[in-house]
Amino acid sequence: MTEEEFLKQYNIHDFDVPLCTVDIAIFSLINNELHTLMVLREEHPFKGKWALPGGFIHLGEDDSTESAAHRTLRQKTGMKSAYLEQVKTVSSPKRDPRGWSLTVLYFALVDINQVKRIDTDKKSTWMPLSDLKQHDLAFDHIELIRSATNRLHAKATYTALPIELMPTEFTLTELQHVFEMILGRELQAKAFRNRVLSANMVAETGNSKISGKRPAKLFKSTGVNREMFFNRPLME
Amino acid sequence: MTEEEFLKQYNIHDFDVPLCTVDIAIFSLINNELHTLMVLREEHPFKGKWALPGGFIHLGEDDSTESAAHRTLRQKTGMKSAYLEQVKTVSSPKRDPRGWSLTVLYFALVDINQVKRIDTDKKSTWMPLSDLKQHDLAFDHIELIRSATNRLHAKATYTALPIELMPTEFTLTELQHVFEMILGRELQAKAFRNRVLSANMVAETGNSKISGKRPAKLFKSTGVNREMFFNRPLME
DNA sequence: TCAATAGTGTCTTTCAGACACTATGCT
DNA sequence: AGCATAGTGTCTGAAAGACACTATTGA
Repeated sequence: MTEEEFLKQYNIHDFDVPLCTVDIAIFSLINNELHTLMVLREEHPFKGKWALPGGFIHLGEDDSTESAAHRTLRQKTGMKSAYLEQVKTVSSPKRDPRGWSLTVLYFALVDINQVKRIDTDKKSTWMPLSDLKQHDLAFDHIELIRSATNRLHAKATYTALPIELMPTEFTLTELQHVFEMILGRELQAKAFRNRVLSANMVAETGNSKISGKRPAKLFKSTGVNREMFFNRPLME
Repeated sequence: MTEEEFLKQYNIHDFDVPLCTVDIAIFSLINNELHTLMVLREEHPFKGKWALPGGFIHLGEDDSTESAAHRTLRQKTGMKSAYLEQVKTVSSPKRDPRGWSLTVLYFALVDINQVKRIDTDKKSTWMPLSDLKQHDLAFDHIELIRSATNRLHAKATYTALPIELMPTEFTLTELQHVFEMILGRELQAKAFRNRVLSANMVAETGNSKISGKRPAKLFKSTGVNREMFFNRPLME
C-alpha cells in the first residue's frame, strides 16, 4: 500500500481515542489577592459546578493546544496577548465521566486592568485562591489549579515572572508585596530591589505615587522577566 | 436531561478529535556518548524512517499518558522502572499527515547495563545524539529530541539527575565527564565534587577502580538526586 | 622515580540574608 | 516635629570559580 492509499483509508473513528481538552488557570491580582477566573458549567458533566476555562480543541480553528488556550483566553478576557505557559498534561480514564481523557494545562498571568470583556454567555467569576477549597470544583480542576499555582510559586523564586500581573506602572514595594503573597513569606526589601534592579527587569517611569507618606518611584516592566532566570533562588 | 442520560447519548465519535500519542526520548550512555533509542517505522506514515518509541494510548491498558510511556519503556528496554519525566505536549494540524495530532513527550534516563531486552518485532537502534542530524527522522521527532535534550541540559545545571544514567558503581571523575558531555563544557573538579558530596547524592561503596594510575573511589547513587535541587546552577 | 590520574587547600567573587540606618513628604 | 513609608549601607555567610597544590599507584 502506498502512503497515499494508507492515508485515504485511515479513519481515526475506527479507533478508541481519548477526550482531549485544554484548560487554563488565568491568574490575576484583585484587591491585593491572587484570583483565578472560573466559569460555571452549564452542561453535563459537572453541570452547575465551577470549572477552569477551556474545553475541547477546535480542530478547524486551532493550530495547536497553545492557540486553543489563547482562543479561550481571548474569549474570556478579551485580551489578545498575555503571558501563557504550558504547565503539564494530565490524563486518566476516570477524571471525566465521559471516558478516558487528557487535558493540557496552561496558566496565564494577566493585569486585571487590561481585561476588557468577560463572555456574557457563560457565567464566570474571579475566585480568590483562598476560597477555592470551599468549592467543589468540576473534574480534577482543584488539582490542576494546585499544579499551576506550584509552577507560579517556583517561578517566583527564580524569575521575576509575577511582574506580568502588575499594572503598567507600579512601585517596587507593591511588586514586593505580590511576590510575598505568591511565596507566602516576607522578603527583605534590599535583596528584592537589588535583584530586580540589577537585572534591569524594571525601569523608572519618572513618575511617583504618593500614598500618604514618602512618594514611591513608579516603575514599568522592561519585558526582561519573560526569559531571564536568576542564578540563585530567593531564600530556600 | 439528567447526567446519566447525557452520558448515555454521548459519543466521542460524533466529534472531530485529534490523534493522540505519547513519545519518549530514552537516553543512555554508550561508549561515553549520549544515545537515544530509535525505532524503525514499519507502517505509514513515515514508513522506513526512524522515530522515537511511543505511539497511541491504549485506552484499555493505560491509566495515564505516563503509564503509556512506562509501557513503551518496558517493551523497548525490558525495564520495569527508570527515571521518567514529562517534557511537554506538542501539537499541530500538520505534524502527522493523518490529521490534527498531539503528542505528550517524555524523556527517560536509563543505565545501559540494565537494558534487558529490545523488542525483536520492531527494528530499533541506539543512535548517538551527534548522528541525529544526518537522519531524516519521522514526524517532528528531531524537534522533540531537541526539547528533551534541552530539558536534560537544564536539569544538569541545577540537579544531579544525570546520575540516573550511570552504572551501579561509578567514580566521581566518570560522573563529571558525563555532566561535561551533557553541558558541553568542562567543569572544575573541586566545585563538582563539593556539590554532589555535600548534598549526599552519592555514597562511597568502599570499592575502588584501578584504571592504570591512582585508584579512584567508587560511589553509588543514594537516590537523592531525583528530588533535590541545588540553589545555584553550575556556571551560567 | 616518574607519569598520570585522583583528589584537596585556599583565595576570590557573587549574591542573598539581616538589620540598622537614612530620606522624603504629609500632617 | 513626628511619623510612616521609601529606600540604602554594610556586614555575614554560602557556594561557585580558579588554580596551584598534594596523594596514590603501576610501571
